Amino acid sequence: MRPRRVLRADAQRNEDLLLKAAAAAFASVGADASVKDIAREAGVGVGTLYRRFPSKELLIEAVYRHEVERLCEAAPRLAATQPPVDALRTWMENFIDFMAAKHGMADALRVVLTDDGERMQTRALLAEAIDHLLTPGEGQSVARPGVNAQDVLMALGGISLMAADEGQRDLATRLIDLLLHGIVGTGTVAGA
Amino acid sequence: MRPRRVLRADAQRNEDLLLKAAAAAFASVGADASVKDIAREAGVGVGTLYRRFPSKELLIEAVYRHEVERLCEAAPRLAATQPPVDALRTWMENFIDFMAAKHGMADALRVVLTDDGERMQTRALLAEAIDHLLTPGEGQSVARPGVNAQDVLMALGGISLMAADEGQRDLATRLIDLLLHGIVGTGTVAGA
DNA sequence: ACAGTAAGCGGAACTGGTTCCGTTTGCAAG
DNA sequence: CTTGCAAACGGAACCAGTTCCGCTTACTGT
Repeated sequence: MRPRRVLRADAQRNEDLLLKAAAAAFASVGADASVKDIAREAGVGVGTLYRRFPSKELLIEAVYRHEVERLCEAAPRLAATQPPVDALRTWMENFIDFMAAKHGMADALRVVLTDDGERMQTRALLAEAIDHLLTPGEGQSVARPGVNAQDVLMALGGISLMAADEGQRDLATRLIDLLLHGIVGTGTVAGA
Repeated sequence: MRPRRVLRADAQRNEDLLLKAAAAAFASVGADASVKDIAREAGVGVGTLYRRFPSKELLIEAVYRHEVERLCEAAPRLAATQPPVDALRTWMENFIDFMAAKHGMADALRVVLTDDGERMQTRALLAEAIDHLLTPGEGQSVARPGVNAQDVLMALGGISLMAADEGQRDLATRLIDLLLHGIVGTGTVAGA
């Protein structure tokens, strides 16, 4: 446990303003919204924005962290409701749909998954969710030996980079199917 | 067949100069080499560069097209030399190594694979190479039914976006293995 | 040779992300 | 309340890619 960061009052207020402004901007304009506009809308200089969020991708990540968390929380529920492989497929499809809905989110994800810095919480969260789906029961695993959640997450990240855009839902579905077969290995996948 | 483009003499000369300058720049500085420097080195304005190569990614693609072609030509040879699955794995690993060697090449590939424009030749070439590896014999296929070369290419593109950087060779290997299992489906993959 | 013209050219200007640094300010210790 | 100072701020400056447009030039038909 290293010392939890304590923000100065004004800093905290500005962070909130920035997140609100960014959320609004992304919702209306999409991820093309310029960093300068967001800062202006929040009544803050760009420098302030960058002190808090070292890159645009990390700002995007912060804005959508809640929704990603919700997505992750849904994993155990799915695992309890559906047969293991179906649960996994459903979750991955939800994930891709989410990435597709938020433009530019895929690039943010790449940073989060690639970066070795502080932002590993989100990555860990996602990996944990996937792990739940891979091993629904005690010691039971849907996955072939040697397949771990981190790698599946990376593969999913790759898919969202290639296929999380408007007219590519069907491609995404096929790539997820491919990945799914790669995970389980046996013939027990059952078509979509 | 629409009229083959015929470049004016000076335009052709400039294109050659640009490709040479770009190749030199990428080789020495990496893909971070600035477009302006390349143009200056070629003795040409940026406007000229952009008339020929509508984006930096497409310039990168053009510079490395030869090498990609060579990579694709190697596919039938591999298919003849090794057992089908090994050939496929080897080729994919060569591909990823290539992408990792040329910094910024992965992003260029994303454009090539995603774009619906003129630059489909390279994509078609790659898909064809993969197709050779997927179906080495007459009517015989390494792949499960429903798995096509285009999709495999996309998946490979995703992998290179996530794992074609310096210290990720092992991740790349694991992701390729995952993909490979997804392609063949049965247990006949045999570890790396 | 000459003129007309589409193709091509150059580089200033624009855009958007990121960095830098002189100034301001919240806060804690005296 | 004052003072000290690290934390935080703002926005000008910077740097890359990309666009725009007035000027130039290689080709074609006469």
